[in-house]
Amino acid sequence: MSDAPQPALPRMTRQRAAVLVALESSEDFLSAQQWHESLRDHGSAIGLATVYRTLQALAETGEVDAVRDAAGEVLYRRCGNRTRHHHHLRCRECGAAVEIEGPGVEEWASGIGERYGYSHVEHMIELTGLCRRCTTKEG
Amino acid sequence: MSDAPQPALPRMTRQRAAVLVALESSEDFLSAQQWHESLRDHGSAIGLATVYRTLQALAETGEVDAVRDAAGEVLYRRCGNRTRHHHHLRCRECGAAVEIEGPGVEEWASGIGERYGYSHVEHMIELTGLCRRCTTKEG
DNA sequence: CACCTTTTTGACAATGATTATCATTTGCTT
DNA sequence: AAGCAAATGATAATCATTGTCAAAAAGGTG
Repeated sequence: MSDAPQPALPRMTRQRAAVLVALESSEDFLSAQQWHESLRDHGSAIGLATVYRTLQALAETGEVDAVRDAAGEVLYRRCGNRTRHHHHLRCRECGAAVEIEGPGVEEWASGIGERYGYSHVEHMIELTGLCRRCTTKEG
Repeated sequence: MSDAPQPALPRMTRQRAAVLVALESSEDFLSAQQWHESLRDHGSAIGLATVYRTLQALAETGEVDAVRDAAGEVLYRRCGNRTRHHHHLRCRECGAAVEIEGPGVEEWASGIGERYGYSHVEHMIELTGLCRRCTTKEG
């Protein structure tokens, strides 16, 4: 019931701040390893484990969205819409993504649950494709 | 465009036959390792790698459906509907699942693609919950 | 500021599902 | 029956992710 902003990370550290900044700098879905590489490339000294932990913590508070790509790796990006449940249309090539809301889809999903006698139904919907830029490049 | 039944596995072996039989014996989504264990328990001598390869091959021909659970592991079960694209409502507890078709959902998904200029759009929709039996047991 | 307690960090080891190797075995075809 | 390509399986390798734990840093407090 609480929709007050999540307590965020208990302590703010140089590393966490760096991750937050990095997240603001890109609209793309990247893996923990890619974020780590990006941070290092930009001069931030930060351990891989810390990147993993920070992204996971942020995912739990809803500050970042986490999805899984076809290979099973988890990808993260800052969440632009913390107030409502939403999904993504993500580019398989470059990770660029847009957030989408599916009013009807939510209802459809929950309706299915009842129809088959399932409780505590959750749904996972992800759309992938090639963004305009990548469509042009690759054909 | 070909919707003739897929060529199946090139060569039928004792191991592949065993996997096929096992798949027919259960409605649940199980991991490759679980299928392997089940096969061993029922007296089939079969290597783990073979189970992995066979399930993957069957998934490519569409004979089995493959989904990923919350932990990222791949689960398989025989496909009951090879003719149409469909999704699943799966029990997080026991793996029991029902196939569902979402006429409107398919259209919704492809429509979103166009709206944002994405090409080659694919969608992945999975519903999970607790089946009637597990709801009763666990509360 | 100096101190104290708790959290965080990071280098490294460990985990675990999946995949690759490759010598041996087996299905099929002639 | 012979030959060959495909399949098998024991095992090693991969690789994203998680666990470990001593050292470092954050945020009160007086």
